[in-house]
Amino acid sequence: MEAKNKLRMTKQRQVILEELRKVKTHPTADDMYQMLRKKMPKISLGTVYRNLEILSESGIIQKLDVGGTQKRFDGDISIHSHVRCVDCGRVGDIDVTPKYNLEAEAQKMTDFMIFRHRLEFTGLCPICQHKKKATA
Amino acid sequence: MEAKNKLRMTKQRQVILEELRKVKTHPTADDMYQMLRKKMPKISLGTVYRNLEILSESGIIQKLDVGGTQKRFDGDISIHSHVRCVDCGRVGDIDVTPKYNLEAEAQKMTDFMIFRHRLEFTGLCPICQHKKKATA
DNA sequence: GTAGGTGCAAAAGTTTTGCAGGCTG
DNA sequence: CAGCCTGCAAAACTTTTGCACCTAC
Repeated sequence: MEAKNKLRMTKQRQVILEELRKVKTHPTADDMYQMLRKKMPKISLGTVYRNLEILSESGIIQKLDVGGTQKRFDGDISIHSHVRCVDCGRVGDIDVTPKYNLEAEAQKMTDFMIFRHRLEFTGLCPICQHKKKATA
Repeated sequence: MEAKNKLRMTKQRQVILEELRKVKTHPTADDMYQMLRKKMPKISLGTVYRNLEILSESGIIQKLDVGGTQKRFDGDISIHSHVRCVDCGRVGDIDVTPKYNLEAEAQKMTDFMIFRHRLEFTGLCPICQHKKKATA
């Protein structure tokens, strides 16, 4: 009666996972849906949502809460941070990891039991930097 | 033709700001609506949303993207981090600030132009720790 | 007086879910 | 062949918006 890893590998789930691992754009569920329809026209948005949820709950992929109105997903589950472009919402990876134990630090300051941290940056992506310069 | 600080201080806006500054619970827009209705029964949810948006854009309050399905708001705009309870969604404050310049560190790793960072923790709030212990 | 704000309600956008049939293990 | 999964569509939820009236400055 524990979390059962009964993950059945359906065609859909496989394609979703493959596609997510292939891209580095941190797509939203709908982005994924649009991408996937090209190779599997009958896939449904509901299935995409369901699988992204299940896969992230199983720790196979990562669900991101990086601001904006939609959740995003990341096929790379290594420890890394993200930057979000304040203009266009594009999300990039950043390989900074704090050089000391932030959790321990935080634990001293609260009566919550700290599990982990999440570090995110906001900025301007190369493309929007360009646009800004052109407009200025 | 710049951002014009034409903030008119209506009764509603005043009450919203007051109430948000009074609580330390990082309420959602709907939480606020429920709280506010007690002292201003005719206030509308739309007004609450509109004002929280305007106030946070003006930098008077803070909009939080701390996970979960709804945005939360914080009347405290000092630099601080948040913890979110993975069980109940409750959000607490944490006064850790990294001891070196994370933005500079991150800037080396990306072609985004970095503006700022956001550090968030996940954990278990005191109440849910208790519940867990009781159930175990 | 006027521009910005409000309440109300409808609309828009995102995510979840019920159901009947289908496919994996 | 049992039970998980899918497609479809409806529903649920969160947030935004149009409009006519109102009010702070």
